[in-house]
Order: sequence, then C-alpha cells, then structure tokens
Amino acid sequence: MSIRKENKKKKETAILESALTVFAKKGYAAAKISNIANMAGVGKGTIYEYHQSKEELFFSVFEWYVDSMAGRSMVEVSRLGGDPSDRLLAFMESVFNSAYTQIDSFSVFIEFWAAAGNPPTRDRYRSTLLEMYGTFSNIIIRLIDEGKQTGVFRGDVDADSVAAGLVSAMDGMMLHGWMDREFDVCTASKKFFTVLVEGMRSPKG
Amino acid sequence: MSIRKENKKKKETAILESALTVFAKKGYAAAKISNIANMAGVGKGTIYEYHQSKEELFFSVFEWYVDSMAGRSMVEVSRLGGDPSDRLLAFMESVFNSAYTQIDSFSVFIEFWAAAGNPPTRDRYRSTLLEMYGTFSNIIIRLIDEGKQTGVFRGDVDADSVAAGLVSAMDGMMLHGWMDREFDVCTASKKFFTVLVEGMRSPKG
DNA sequence: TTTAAAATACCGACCGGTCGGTCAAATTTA
DNA sequence: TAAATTTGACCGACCGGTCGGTATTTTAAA
Repeated sequence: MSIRKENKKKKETAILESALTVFAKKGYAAAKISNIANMAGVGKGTIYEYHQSKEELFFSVFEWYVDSMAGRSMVEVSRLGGDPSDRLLAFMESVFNSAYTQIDSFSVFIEFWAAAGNPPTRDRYRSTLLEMYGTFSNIIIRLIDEGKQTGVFRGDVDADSVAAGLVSAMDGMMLHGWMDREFDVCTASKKFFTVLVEGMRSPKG
Repeated sequence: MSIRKENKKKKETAILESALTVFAKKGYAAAKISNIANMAGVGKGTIYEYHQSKEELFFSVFEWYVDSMAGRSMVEVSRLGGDPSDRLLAFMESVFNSAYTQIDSFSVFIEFWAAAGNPPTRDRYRSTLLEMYGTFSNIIIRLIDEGKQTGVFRGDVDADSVAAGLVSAMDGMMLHGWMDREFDVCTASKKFFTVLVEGMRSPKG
C-alpha cells in the first residue's frame, strides 16, 4: 500500500476516534469540529476531506462505534453452549458486558436517539436504530423459540414481546449504569435477566 | 386575584406548554426561543421575564412534564387491590400507560438524558433523574418485599436488582414505542412484565 | 370620583459571539 | 515539476439574550 493510502487510513481512524471521544464528552451540539481536528492532529479542513458535514461525521462515528461493539460480542456468542435458557442468558450477559466496556461513549447513543427525533435526521436515524434492534431481537427470538420446542420454555411465552422487552431493558440498564457509576449495573442486569428467564421456564421441568 | 396575577399564570402555562411542544418536536438545539414565544402568543422578551435562560426554561419544562405525568399515575395506584404480584403488575401498567399517553413529548426525556451527559448541566440533571428513578424504584421494592413476606415471591429474589431492571425496562420500552409507532409497545410491555413477575413467584404456590 | 403618578408587564429590534464550512495558499509526495 | 493533500484564516448565517420604550393595571392624591 502506498504511503498516501496508509496515511489516509490512519487519519481516517484518528478522526473517527477523536470524534467519538469529543462527541461523547461534550455532546453533539457542543462538540466543535476544531476540537475534533485538534485531537486527531489534523487541520479542520481535513475533516471535510473525509466527511461531508458535521452531521455525516456523527453518523459515521455512530456506525463505526456500533459495529466495533457488535463485532466483539457476536464473536463471543458463536461459542456458546448449553440449553437455550443458558445460551440466552449468556448472550444477554455478553452483549451487555461488551457494551459496558465502552460505557464512557454511551452518550453518543443518547445523542443518536435525540437525532432520531428531530426532523432533518429523523428517518435515517430511526431506521438505522430499528435495524440494529431487529438484529438483536431476532437472535433472542430464535433462542426463545428453540427453548419452546425443546420444552425448556412454556409454549405460551410471546417471544416477540419478551425479545422487545429484553432489548429495551438492555438500553435502559445501560442508561442507568451510565448515569450512576456507583451502581453495579452488570450484576443487577444479570440478576434481572435471570429472573426473566425463570419466568419463561416450563413448570414441569 | 388581580388581573395581572391571572394573566401571569395564564402566560406562564402557555409558555410551558409551547416550550414542551417545540422542544419535543425540534429538539433542544433546534428549538428557537422565538418559536416558543410565537406559539405561546407572547413576545420573545417575555420568555425572559419568566425564565433566566433557554437552559432554565428547558429544565422547568421537564420538571413540569414529569410532575404532571407522575401526578396522574400516582393517583391511580393508590386505589390498587389484590396480592403484591397483581399490584406490581398493575402499577407497572399504570405508569407505563400514563407515560404513553404523552409519547409525542417523550423526546424531551431523551434531550434531558443528553443534557445529563454534558458538562455544564450534568450534575444537576443527573441528580434530578436519579431522584425520579429512586421514587419509582422504591415503590417497586416495597411491593416485592411485601410479596416475599407474603410468600408470593421467592425469598432469593433481589428486589433492588429487579426494581432497577423494571425501571430501566420501562425507559427502554418507552423509547422503542416512541421510535416505532407501528409497534404495540403497551401490549408487549405488559406481556414482558408478566413474564418477569412469573419469574419471581414461589414454585410451591 | 377623577386624575395623575407609579409600578408592572410586555415587546421586538438589535447586538455580539459562535462555529460550520470554504478556499487560496502552503506543504508533501511521486 | 506537477499533482495531491493539507491547512487555518476567514466568512457570514444564526440565535440567545438585552434593553429602551410602550401599554396596562394599580395605587395614591386631590
């Protein structure tokens, strides 16, 4: 690879990393392009060689952040064993912990939600988020269905609702953990998820 | 009451209502004071007779919004009957539905979360939110403890964790319902909460 | 009761700081 | 040297907040 291409890659990454940090620390509105450029060690104009606008930069940062998070946890999940209830719990725990390692950057999620509410960016942001939730939801639904077939879970459990609830609960727990660093949200969420899984279990077992 | 005082009260309310609408629709940053003033039918300067700054206005709006919501659901809860598991479910449902009637304004919550992440407003906003969550959490904890004493719930249930999870799940479900209006989040959350309560129930019952 | 003065409430044109985005010049690479 | 890349000074749209002036109500005086 040419020196040029290599430098571009490095700068690309440096910009995304700095942007993530600054957006997370200051919030979208208060994050200045010049801050990001300084932290990345490039000139302000260079940012615009890589990203059309502040808006686009933020969107790219979010995708990059989510991908890196998802990538990490998906790898772990593929090695899970045990019955569906164990796998479901392990999956939840894995995703949660993976997300929690980056809790300092969680506020970009919040900013992204906010952007999903405001006219100019709404549709695009919303569909990105819904797609993301859908991915997680589907994994959970598959596990629950499997559990129902195996007889581990009751047949009257509504997989869709429980999956939606679990994904939502993850969001909420992350939010709480982010707001209150004293609170041991990893332990709490594990216990919470355990109780929930217990609630789906067949009585006969 | 004098004419002046009456007018002030009316304007006060008009400003809060308009501000809630505009903040919810456009988001904090894009909401212009002039928009709010126009919608409220007052001059821009008048806003500053009632609120120190845009920031203060937003904070007041949030408190006002939460109070009206809490007031509504708390009243209903006091009339609940049945065993603790029924009451817990009814409480969750009541709070959720009460919040859901104002789903269009939910984005002010998101903006508030965002503000709880950014330096200038962080501490104040965070403690307001934690206080709010504490209130709900305590009600849930009390119900669970009661259930444990009555024997309806298992003794090994960690009330704190479950309460935190329930409050978080409510946030998350609201968020999902807000993002995806197609999704029947009220039904889903009811089912989800039911499964969770099932998971706490004593097996002997 | 009438009138005048004081107090209060309201208004919106205007100001000044901010920051996303541009572009001509400088620098680096080939 | 030419092409590609980087840079940061500069521009100007934007908007929160101010303030001098007006309107309205209340109070006091006559």
